[in-house]
Amino acid sequence: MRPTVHDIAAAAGVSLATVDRVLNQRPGVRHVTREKVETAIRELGYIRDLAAANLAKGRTYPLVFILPASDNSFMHGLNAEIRQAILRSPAERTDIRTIEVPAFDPAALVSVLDELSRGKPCGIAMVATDAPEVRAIVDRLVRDGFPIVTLVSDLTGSLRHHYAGVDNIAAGRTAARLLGRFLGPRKGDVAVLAGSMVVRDHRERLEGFTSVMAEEFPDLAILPVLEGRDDPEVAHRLVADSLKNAGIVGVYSLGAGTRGLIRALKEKAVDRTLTVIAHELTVHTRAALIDHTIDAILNQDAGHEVRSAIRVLKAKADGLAVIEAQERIRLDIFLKDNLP
Amino acid sequence: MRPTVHDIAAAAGVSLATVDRVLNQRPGVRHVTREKVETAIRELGYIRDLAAANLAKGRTYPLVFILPASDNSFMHGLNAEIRQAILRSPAERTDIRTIEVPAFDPAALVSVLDELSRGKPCGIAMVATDAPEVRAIVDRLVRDGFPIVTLVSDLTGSLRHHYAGVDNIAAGRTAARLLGRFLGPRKGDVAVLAGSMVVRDHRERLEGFTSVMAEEFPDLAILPVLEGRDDPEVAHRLVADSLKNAGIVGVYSLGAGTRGLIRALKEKAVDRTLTVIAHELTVHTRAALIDHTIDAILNQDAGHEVRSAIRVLKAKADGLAVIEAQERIRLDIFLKDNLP
DNA sequence: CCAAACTTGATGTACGTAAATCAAAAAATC
DNA sequence: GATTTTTTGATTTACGTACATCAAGTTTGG
Repeated sequence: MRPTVHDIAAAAGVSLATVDRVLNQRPGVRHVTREKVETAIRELGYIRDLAAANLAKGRTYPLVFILPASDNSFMHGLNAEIRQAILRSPAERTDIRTIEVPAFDPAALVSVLDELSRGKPCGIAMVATDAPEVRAIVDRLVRDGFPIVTLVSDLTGSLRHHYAGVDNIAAGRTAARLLGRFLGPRKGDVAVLAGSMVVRDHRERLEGFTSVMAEEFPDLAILPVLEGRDDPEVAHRLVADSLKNAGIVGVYSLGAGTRGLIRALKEKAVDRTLTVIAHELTVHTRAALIDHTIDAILNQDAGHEVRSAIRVLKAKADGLAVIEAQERIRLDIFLKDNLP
Repeated sequence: MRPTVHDIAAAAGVSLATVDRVLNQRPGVRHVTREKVETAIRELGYIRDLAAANLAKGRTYPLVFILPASDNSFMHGLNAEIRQAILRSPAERTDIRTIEVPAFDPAALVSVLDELSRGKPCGIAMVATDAPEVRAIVDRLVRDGFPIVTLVSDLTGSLRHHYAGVDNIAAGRTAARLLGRFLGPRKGDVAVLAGSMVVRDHRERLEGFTSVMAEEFPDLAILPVLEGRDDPEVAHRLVADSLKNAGIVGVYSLGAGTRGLIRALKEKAVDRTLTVIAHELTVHTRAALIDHTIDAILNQDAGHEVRSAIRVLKAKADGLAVIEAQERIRLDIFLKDNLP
C-alpha cells in the first residue's frame, strides 16, 4: 500500500498536525522539524492522494477559455468541444467559462486578461493574438501564479506554460511537400490563400510553406498571397480572380473559411488539373475532399486541443507533470481514405 | 452543489442505508421503495462521486495486457509505453500486469485467457490473434463481465468492448493513394512487403492497398506479396531479390521489421527513383525518412493506444461512457516535415 | 527570570461514499 | 393472531486528506 500522512508522521516522529503543516506549507514549524518531515516524505516515497485531497477541500478547477469572436467553422467546432467539456465538468471537477473577444484585437484581449487577473480562475486557455502588450500581461499573470496555456495560436517568447496547438511551421512545410510531390514533374504557379498575415499561425504556415517550396520545388512559383480574412465571400472573389491565370497548377489554403475557395474551384472545375491542399476539416472541406476538389486536408483536432488544455491547466494548478506525448497536438493529414 | 446520497435520502423519504442498498444493488429493498429512490436519483440528477467511492472502497483497477512475444521495434515501443503507464499507476489507481504469449499462436492465447478468467482482473487488453477459438473465449469472458479491449490488432465479430488501434483497411488505402499520387504519371511495378498474411492487420492493409490501386492507379501493377515474417534478414533478402526487377517504381512495406527493407533500398540507392511508403515510426524508419530513403511513414501511436486502452477499460469497469473521439486511434502520416 | 512568541501535539470535523451492525418496523406465512 | 421473513432505519467506522482549535511545550527577548 502506498504510504499515507499517518505513515509520514510515524516515520518522522511527529504528529499528524505537523505533517499537515509541512505538506500544506502552513507556518509554525521549526526548520529542523520541517526537514525531518521532508526526509520522511522522500524516503517513504509519499505522494499525496489528489482525489482525497480534492474531496476534502471540495475543490473545483475554475477555468476560463478566451476565444476570438470569429464566425468560421473551425471556431464553431472549438466552441462545441468546449461545450462538451462543460458537460463533463461534474466528473472532472472543472468549472469552465468562455469569454469571446473581438478577433485580431490585442487591446480587447489585454483588458479581458487584466479583468481576469483580479478574479480567481485557476487556469486560463486563450487563443493568443500575437502582440507585445499581450505578451506583457501574460507574463505578468504567469508570474502571479496563474497557469496559462495558449490554444490554436501560440504566443512565443512569452512565459505561457504550454501551447495546445499544432506546429504551424511544420504544417506549412508539410503542405508544401505534399503539393510538390503530388504535382510531380509539373511546373507552374501556386496560389496561396491566407486569412490574415497579422495572425501568427498563418504567418508561420506561410513561412514553412515557402521555405520548402524554395528549397525543394524550384519549378513551382508562389504567387502573391491572397488575404481572404477568413471570409468566404472575399476568398471566393480573390480565388476566382486569381484562377484566371492559366499557369496555376496548385493552391494552398492555409486559413479558415474555405467555403469561398471551394466554390471558386468548382466554378473553374471544367478544365481542372489543379492540386489543392487546405486546412481544417469541416463539413465543407470534407465534402470537397471526397469529390476530389481538394486533394489533402491538414487538420488540428479541436477536441484534442480543448481536452489537452484542460488537462494541462489542471496539472499546472496542482503542480503536477504532464504527459508530454499525450499533450502534443499532431498535424492530421487527411486524404479521402483516412477520414474519421 | 451537486446532490449527494444525503439529498437522495431526504428526497425519497428513506434512510441513507436504503439509498446505499439501491445504489450498490444490495438486496433487502422492496420494489416500490427502490423505485422511489431511483426516481429521486433521476430527478435530482445524482451522479455518484467516483473519486469518493474509490477512496471509500480502496479500489484499484487490476488490468492485464497480453502481448505477442515479437522482437520488433514496434512491440518494444508498446512495451515501453506500458511501463510508462505502470509508473503512473499510483495516481491512476491501476495495477497493470503484462503477459507475453508466443506470436501467431491462438492456442497459447486461449489458454492464457482461460487462466485469467479464473482470476479477478477488472480489465484485459490484448493484441488479438484472429482465430475462431480466440473469438469464442473472448465472447465467453465478455459475457462473464470482463471488460476486454483489443489492441493494435482487432478481433472483428467478437464481443470485445473496444478496439484500440488504427483502421488498417484505411491505412492500406491511404498508402496506395500516397504512392499513386507521389508517382504521378509514372508507370511500373509496385513491390509489397508484409510480415505475414495470417495476421489480420496485415491482411487488411493489403486489402485496402490493392483496392485503391486497382480503382485509381491502373498503370501501377502490384507484384506478388513478399512475406518477410517481420524479420529484418528475411526482408532484406526478399527485397534485394525483388529489386533486380528494373520495372519497380514503388514499394509499400506494411509490416514491422523494416530494417531489412531499408538496408536493401540503400544498397540499391545508386540509381534510385523509387517511391517508398512504410509503416511504423521507429529510429530506423525515422532516419530513412529524413535521408529520403522512405517517402512517407504511416504510424500508429503506441502511447495513445496504451493510454486509450487503460481509459476504456477503467470506464467499462465502472460502467461509464467513453469519449469516442478521444479514443479513436488515428493513422498518423509522417513526411520528413512533420516528424514529432 | 518572566512574559511574549513560537512550535508542537492532540483531537475533532469535514468531504462523499461504502459497508457493516443491530434494532425496529412492516409484510408475508401459516 | 402469532411467527417468521423481509424490509427499513439509525448509527458507526473507514478511506486519505484538509483545516481548525486548544492546550502544552519550547524558545526567545527584554
